Amino acid sequence: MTDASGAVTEALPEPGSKRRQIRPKAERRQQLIDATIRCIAQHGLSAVTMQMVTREAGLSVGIANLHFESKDNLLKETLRFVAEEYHGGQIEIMEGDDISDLGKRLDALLDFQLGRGVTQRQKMSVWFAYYGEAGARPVYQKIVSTVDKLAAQKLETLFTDIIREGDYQGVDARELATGYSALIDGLHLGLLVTPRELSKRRARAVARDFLRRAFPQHIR
Amino acid sequence: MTDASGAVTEALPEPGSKRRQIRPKAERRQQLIDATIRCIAQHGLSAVTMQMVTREAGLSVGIANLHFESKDNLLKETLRFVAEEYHGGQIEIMEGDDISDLGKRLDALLDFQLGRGVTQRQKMSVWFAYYGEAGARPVYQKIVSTVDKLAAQKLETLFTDIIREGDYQGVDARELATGYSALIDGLHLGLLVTPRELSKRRARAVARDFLRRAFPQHIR
DNA sequence: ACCCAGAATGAATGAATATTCATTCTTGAT
DNA sequence: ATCAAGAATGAATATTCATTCATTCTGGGT
Repeated sequence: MTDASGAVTEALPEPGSKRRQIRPKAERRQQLIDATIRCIAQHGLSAVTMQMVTREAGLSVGIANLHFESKDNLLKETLRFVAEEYHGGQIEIMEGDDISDLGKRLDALLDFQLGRGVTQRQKMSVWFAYYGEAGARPVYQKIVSTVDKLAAQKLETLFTDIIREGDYQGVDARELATGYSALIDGLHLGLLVTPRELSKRRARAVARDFLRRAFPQHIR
Repeated sequence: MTDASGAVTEALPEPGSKRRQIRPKAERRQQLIDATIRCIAQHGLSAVTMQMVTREAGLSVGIANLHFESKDNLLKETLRFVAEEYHGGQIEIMEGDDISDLGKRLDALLDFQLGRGVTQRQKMSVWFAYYGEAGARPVYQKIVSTVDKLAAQKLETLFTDIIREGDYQGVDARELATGYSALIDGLHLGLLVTPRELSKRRARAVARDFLRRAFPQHIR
């Protein structure tokens, strides 16, 4: 860790050398969130402990309660981070004007949703771990639904534009957007739970098929 | 509980009357599984305790370890029950020959998947609670993927029949089946996490739309 | 060179929880 | 009536875990 930036470790005699490092709060917070994501992915949300997370982060147990007030809060902030990363990425693609061709923009969106970054097992695990608890925890519901709503609106706008441009008949942007979002969620689920039956490649083909059937002039 | 079948309680003096009831093993198991489902739905998988479950079932703590060997096992069996109930219902519709009209059969399937029984919050919560842990627990993955695989095959067969009957061109049954399953899963997720944005009514419309676009002659 | 704000540590604490098992109770058979 | 098989109980146990806090350490400012 500190080796790359150099000039920190004096001799590092043992791998378990305990040179205490002081870093700004924001950095530690992110470090802990990252460790939490890895722990959830590897052990499942219900098995995550503070000891586990702090060990994974290479820090002491006390620090988690220093930077987050409680375990509950750490988990909440971790969800917020993952949710915002995912939806933020989508929204950036949808409202950025760097891609003027609408078909290309759709493709970029699909790339993001089923591409490397998002479909890492780690991120998907976290995503669904929280969905699983959402039914019982209004806080989680709120975090997810807040970002979700915004992304849904942007998607609907994009679809509306595409429908106008292609002059597609008998298609409702709102309904289609709901369907597409659900499809992507379902494919993520499939990738997580039955990776044997559903490859990433096939997931993309399925999603593309959905879009092609709706917007034949724009997709391939 | 026992009041309906009558002749069990002698006088039931207090609501907390402790008449010890002896019942066959299978019945107690189901009773505990049902209680577990309610607890998961209400408190989330990670908050479920044995005390909670046995209290919900109106039984003592020791009994859970008598009929299931451990908490782990109880949870596993609960998942198996929910998974089999869901997939069993689907398969019954798909392979039963009581509906000869294929369009009608599709409708019946959709009714089951997004109708009263399955989309009870309780069942959905349980469903996704386990999905959330599946990434970290091979046992759960196996249970789900086993029943999943069978249902997927039946669906593909049904789609193949429909494609042949309607002489639809350029449609791949396998890909479409994957997409439809994912769509249904995604809609369930939406119903659970953002019930405000997605009504059951709209979920059904979206799913129906997907089918209509694929099989216009069979659906409406 | 010195200081100190606040970052970091980890042993200690207390609460929660799964599991055990000695004991009690119920029921159907004899 | 009596009995045995086994179903049910719940207090006790041992473990695990979140949280606390007295203490130690670090590095930038003076």
